[in-house]
Amino acid sequence: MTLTAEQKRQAAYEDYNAMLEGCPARQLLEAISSKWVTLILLELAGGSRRHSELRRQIVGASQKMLTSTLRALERDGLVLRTTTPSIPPRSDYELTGLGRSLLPLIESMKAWSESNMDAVARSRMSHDRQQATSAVVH
Amino acid sequence: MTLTAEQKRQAAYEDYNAMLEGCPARQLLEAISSKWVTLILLELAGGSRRHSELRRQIVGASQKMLTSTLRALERDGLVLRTTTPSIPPRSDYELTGLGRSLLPLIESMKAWSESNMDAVARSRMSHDRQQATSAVVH
DNA sequence: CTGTATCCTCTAAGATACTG
DNA sequence: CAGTATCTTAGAGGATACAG
Repeated sequence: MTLTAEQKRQAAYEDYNAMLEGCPARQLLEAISSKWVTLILLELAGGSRRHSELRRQIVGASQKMLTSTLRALERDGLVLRTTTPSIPPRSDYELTGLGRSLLPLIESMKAWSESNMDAVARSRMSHDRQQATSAVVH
Repeated sequence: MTLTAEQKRQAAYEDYNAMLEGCPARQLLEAISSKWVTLILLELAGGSRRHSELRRQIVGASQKMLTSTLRALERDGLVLRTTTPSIPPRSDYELTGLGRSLLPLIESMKAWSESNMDAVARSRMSHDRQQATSAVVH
């Protein structure tokens, strides 16, 4: 039997997805690209924080997102959670060694961004202007 | 008039979103965390590539994703696209200086991942095992 | 205070078919 | 070969209410 190129691509797709999911760099990217992780990590860089403190500092986060993001970070071993079952209850979050080892990376991303996002923004603007100029009726 | 804490949070939310969107590190993260960008960037690190070559190398990508990702990279000034309107048509893609300046960052993410994803994977497994053990009927 | 459980919306991205 | 257009779907993330 003969497969078309498109069929071959589709046949390879699931294997490839498995490979992608196994790819460590891919996993890291997925781990840190959630909307709030870097903000939480940077906040925890300053030391242990309670749930409510994080809530106050990271203004736009809904409680749901805060909790689920923290859970994910805990699961990945980047953040340690300590609960005290008092009344009212209390939870403290802090970076693990693994979590702290990620901070330099986040810092360099921040640095690259601050140096280059102007250029990116300019590129976007001129590109969008081109598009507008050359826009055509269908 | 008095606002509840929840109302205040919601009031702050849009402003905060605007701030987040203005945050350069956030923008970078969004730019590179699309499923295929790093793969494309790494492939182009080896030099100029045609559309079909990228297609062959980056096995799982649908044509649609490849095209739209490349368009986004072009818009951001990270990739340069050169089209030759011959028959059959031809498009070549290559990194710009800006795009190349991002490669070290991608490399360090790759390096961190390769050093630490084992620890993350172990943490996940033990965490998930805990969960399973302490699972309770509602 | 910390955390779940539900519901609901919106969009990223895949499948498919088509044009120059 | 390169690219566009349309349809569909799975899941991320938000709103809200409730519980220990």
